[in-house]
Amino acid sequence: MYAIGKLAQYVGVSTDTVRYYEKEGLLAPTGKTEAGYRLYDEDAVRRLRFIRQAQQCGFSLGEIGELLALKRSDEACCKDVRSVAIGKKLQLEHKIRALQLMSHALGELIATCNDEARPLDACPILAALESSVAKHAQGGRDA
Amino acid sequence: MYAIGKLAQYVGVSTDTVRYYEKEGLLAPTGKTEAGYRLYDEDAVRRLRFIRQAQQCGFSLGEIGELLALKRSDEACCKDVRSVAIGKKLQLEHKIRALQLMSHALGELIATCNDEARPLDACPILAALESSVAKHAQGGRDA
DNA sequence: CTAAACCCTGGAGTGTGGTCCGGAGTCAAG
DNA sequence: CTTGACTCCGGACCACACTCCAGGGTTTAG
Repeated sequence: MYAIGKLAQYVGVSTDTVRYYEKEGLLAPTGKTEAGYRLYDEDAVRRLRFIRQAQQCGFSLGEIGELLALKRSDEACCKDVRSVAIGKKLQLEHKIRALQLMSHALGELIATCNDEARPLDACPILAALESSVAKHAQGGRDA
Repeated sequence: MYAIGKLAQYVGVSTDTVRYYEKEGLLAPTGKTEAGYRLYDEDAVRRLRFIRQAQQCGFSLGEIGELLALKRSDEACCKDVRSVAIGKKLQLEHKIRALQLMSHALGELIATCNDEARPLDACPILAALESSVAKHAQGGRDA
């Protein structure tokens, strides 16, 4: 059984973060000492690692909570986890496309601006941003 | 000269948003009536449109402020605008790569999970998230 | 003259994922 | 016994881009 500091150090997060996850219902301590110190076992270590890994895969803490709930549920099966993962992948791909559109729009703007010494009044980038270029990027504001 | 409501309606934002941009130093009204009503001209319309377009290209309001400052500056030239745009494009590409890594990691997880009827204890996705798959996604947490 | 529609200000609240802080209790070593 | 490291709790604060609200004043149409 580790105290919170050891757990945090072990996984590479701060103790504040661990307590924050607890507050969010993601990671309850295994037990407590008489003095009220949180105690964690190996299971908690794995759980905390799970949370961090899932974050790396783009899941929000809320989504991770759902995943964790699925894990605890008896009715859920692998298929459910799989479909959450697939949904998340689609979301990521959507976001990627939106960013690619932005990047592309910016690329076009940059390409039109070939004369670097041109004064600002004639800057095609600024001009384009004032009217309505970047039509591609419509609706590209997050998911 | 339009009142704030007309300006907002014209560009498709809320009056609150216009006032917010003003507070952030992005868009000052052209004048005010005696009663203190904000008044805007065509220039303000273009400026507001600029702000929205730049947002569509992935610029934050802070960055848009810099762009606008550049626009007002006498020393700046087109080259400066261009280099801001290029910097932003690089940022976007960086973010895109990070998301692609997440998506790819998730894709691998999904691929390993081919038996949909498998019980949860044996779910390879959950198992992977507990240990250390998704190595690709290291450092992929935003820019 | 009145009611609707518009405008003003200042401040609080939203969501996300934490970080930082103060004041106090606890624990181990010397 | 003291010191230092650790822990507790509750609450404030960060960025970001708004959004909503209360409680007023103004303008305009009927």
